[in-house]
This record gives sequence, C-alpha cells and structure tokens, in this order.
Amino acid sequence: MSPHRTRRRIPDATVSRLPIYLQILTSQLEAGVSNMSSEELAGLAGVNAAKVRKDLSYLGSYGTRGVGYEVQYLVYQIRHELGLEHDWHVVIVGAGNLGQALAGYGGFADRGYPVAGIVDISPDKVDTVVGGVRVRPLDDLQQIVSSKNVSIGVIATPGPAAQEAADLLVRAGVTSILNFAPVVLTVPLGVTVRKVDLAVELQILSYHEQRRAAAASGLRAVSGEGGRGASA
Amino acid sequence: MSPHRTRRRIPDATVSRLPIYLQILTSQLEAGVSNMSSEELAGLAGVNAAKVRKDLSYLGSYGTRGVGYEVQYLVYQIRHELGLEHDWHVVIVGAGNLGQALAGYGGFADRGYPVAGIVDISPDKVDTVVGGVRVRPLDDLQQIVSSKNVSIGVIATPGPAAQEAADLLVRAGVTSILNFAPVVLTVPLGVTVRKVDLAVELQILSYHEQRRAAAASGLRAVSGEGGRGASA
DNA sequence: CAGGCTTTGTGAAATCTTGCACGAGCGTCC
DNA sequence: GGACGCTCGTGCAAGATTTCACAAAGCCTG
Repeated sequence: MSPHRTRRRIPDATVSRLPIYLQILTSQLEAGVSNMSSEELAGLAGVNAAKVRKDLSYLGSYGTRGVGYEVQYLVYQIRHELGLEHDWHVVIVGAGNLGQALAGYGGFADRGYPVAGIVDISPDKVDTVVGGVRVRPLDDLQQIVSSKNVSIGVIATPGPAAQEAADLLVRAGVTSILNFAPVVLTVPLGVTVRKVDLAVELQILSYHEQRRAAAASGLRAVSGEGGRGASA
Repeated sequence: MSPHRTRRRIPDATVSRLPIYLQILTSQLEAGVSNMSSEELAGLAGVNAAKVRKDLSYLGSYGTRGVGYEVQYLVYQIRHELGLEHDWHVVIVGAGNLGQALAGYGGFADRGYPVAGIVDISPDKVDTVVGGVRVRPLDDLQQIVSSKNVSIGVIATPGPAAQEAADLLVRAGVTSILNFAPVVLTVPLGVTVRKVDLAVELQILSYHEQRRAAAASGLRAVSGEGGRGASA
C-alpha cells in the first residue's frame, strides 16, 4: 500500500544543513560564482564533501559529474524544498528586550520572514513602536494570525509566561513555534517547536572550556578535541 | 595502556541535553521538589526516561534505585560537569541591535555569564551605554579579555564582519565562540564554535510547514509527523 | 572519438544515538 | 528478616547519521 510516498523524506540532519548550504550558495552567487563542486561547498560549510553530496542527493540529481553543481539552480531547488518560495509571516509574543531586538533585527524580513505583528501582555509596552512595528495587546493575537495567515510564532517572553504564550499561539492557529524562553514547551501533536536557548549554548561552551582546562592540567593535550574547528 | 582516561568522555548528544535537565531540576528545586525519578524528569524534558538515565549515568551513579535522584545533588553534579562552579565572563563583539539586546538581556549574567565588555568598531557606538555596560572600541578587546580572563566571545556583528571578529577574538585568547552571524566561521583547531542563526531556525520551521501543507493537499494526514510535540 | 581527468551519486561499512528490557539494589511493610 | 514494589544502571539491538570508496558520467584535449 502506498503508490507513491507523501513525498520523499529528508532526514532531519540534512534539513538542518540545507539552510547553511543555501546561505553559502546565495553569497557565492552574489560573488559571481556560477558553479561549485561538493568539495568547495563542503569546505565553506565546514563539513565532509560526501555529506554534502548525500544531502543534495535527497533533493534529486542536480549535479553534473565532472563539473559540479550550478549554483543558481541549486539555490532554487533548496529554496523550493524549504518552502521559501513565498514569505512566511511571523508573529512575536513578548516585547521585552529580546522581542524588541527581534522585531528590530532587519535580517528577519530580509530573509523572508516579515513580522506580521508583535504582542505583549503589558499595557506599558502596548502601542510603543519597535522596529517599525507597533506593539499590540495580547487580545489582538488571534486577529493578527488570521488576517495575515501567520503560521509561525516566536516566543520571546520570560520563562514563566512561555507555556501560556504557546497555548495562545496554538489556539490562534499557529503550527510552528520558535521558542526563546528557557522552558520546555508542551504542544499538541502536529505543532513543531524549535528552541533557542542562549544559556544552553553558553553552557555547552563552558563544558568544553572546562574540559580543556582539565585536560591541560592533567595529561597531554587531546588531539581531535571537540569543537568544530576548521583549518585555515 | 591508559590506566585512567583523561576523563570519561560524555557524548555530544548528552552534553547538549544536560543544560535542559539542569534548568528543569533547578526550577523543581525552587518549587520545593527534593527528589525526582528519571520518569518525571523525562516527562518534563520531553524525552525518553531511559535516555535520561543513560545521560545521567555518564556523570556517575548518583541515583538511588527504587527512589530516584536527589534533585539538589544532581544539580550540583551537573553544574560541576558543565563547569558552572564559577562564572564565565563573556565579551560581546558588535553593539548593533542584537549586541545591545544581548548585553541588556539580564538572563545572561543571572545564569553565570556576566558581560565583561562589549566592543564595536563604529565610533558612533563607542561610549554609548547598553545594559549597564559601556561600549568600548575594538582596540580594547585584548585588554578586556586579558584583564577579566575571558574565554568566551559572542559575535553579534553583521555577517561580513564576523570572520574578522572571530580572528580578533582568537588572537586575544578566546577559545570558545558563540556566533550569531549568518556565516560559517573558520577558526584554529582547539577553538570551539557554536552557531545560532535565527534564519536557519525559521527555515527549518518553514520546511515543516511546507511539508504539512503538501501532505494536507496530498494524501491523508501523516501520524507521527516531525516536530517535538508532547501530549498534554 | 579515445583516453585521461574530474566529480557526482550511492552502496556498504563505521560510528553515534536511541530505546528496550531486565537484573540489581533500595526502601517498606508485614 | 523476608517478600514486595519501585526505579536505577546498562547490555544489547535497532535506528540514524557519517564517512569511505568506487563505478558511472561528463568534459576536454589531442
């Protein structure tokens, strides 16, 4: 049963690398490069060339043996696969430091994610303007989501408020959430959550630092040590 | 050969989860919970209980069979392992929107990562004060790193300036870098880099959205779809 | 148009990660 | 003090991801 799959399944690990390739390819394209080999792309992305080829092979056979990949075409294909052919409006919940920075961060809209609105629970914040967007009351969330057909929500609230924000977003119809609050969210099946936690990132770094320190004072320096260093 | 290893090696996947456990345990501790089973912790972290136990087993045997883990002690052990027994000063390069938000973001210092300084190349930014820290010229970087013994650098510059910022940080003696710029950095071996790219996160989300849309218009809804949904 | 050089696409092996299943240890209650 | 119930720690199998290695193509040169 199943004449032709819903669509070929791309491994998560690959999906998380496609945006990197896309970014590199785009910048190379702007620099006038029209063709690249997996080796070159791998070098710039800091990964293994075979991995690049395998990743790209999930999209289809878009390379030319003996030559490489046509940058422009690859950019098109990756964008297609990631669903970047149209903009995705996002709504930001929480207009504190982070929410303001995100709204004001130009690179957001530039990359195809215009801010459809930003809401905050505090009356103090409401009606202030950040990044060209007026902060609106929490009650407007539903209306923003519906009218702009928003499917991505960004949570930039303090930790304790995050779950409630998530619930509101889900109820409003959002199906993807980018969570900056330092809590693990519970959402219904069918809603995708990604978490970005600065403290977590820093803690992972300190682990490596700590390890380096221990190694230095202990035995000889370890060779293939962690990190993602790339030779110059 | 090898009487006792440099130190037991903890898998990357586990290291990246330890901060999550730590955060949960800490909040539970504050809530007055003194003991937890792997099952409970797993529930809150949204992962499998066996995984929790295996993860924790890399730290040592700190649980009690039939009872669970003593929260306080576990917090202590994880903090120890992650090297969180003392603060780690960080230096921020780039005082634009993001740099300012990071410096102003209280949760930074609160979590043990006080901002030792923030530098910017632009004279316009220098001497302005953000988050209680005065922006200093790029030339002060070396001095900040040396005097406060900073080992973690945060890059919050625009993309094109990021590699240069990384080079400066490395030269100044920083061995861990948290990179917010949308470029892949090249650093010498022995320097750890972690990248946080908002556009990448959003693109991964749009991939799932796009997929959902395709599935909805195609065959029946898929059951175990992506995401990290947790039942309520 | 054959030979040589390059680079893709992909089986298959190696490695890493996850999840199951169960023995072993601990506390409690007769 | 023995039986019982709970939960940890972990060997092992299953699954995912990475890497190797090489045949299959495509271009170029003579």
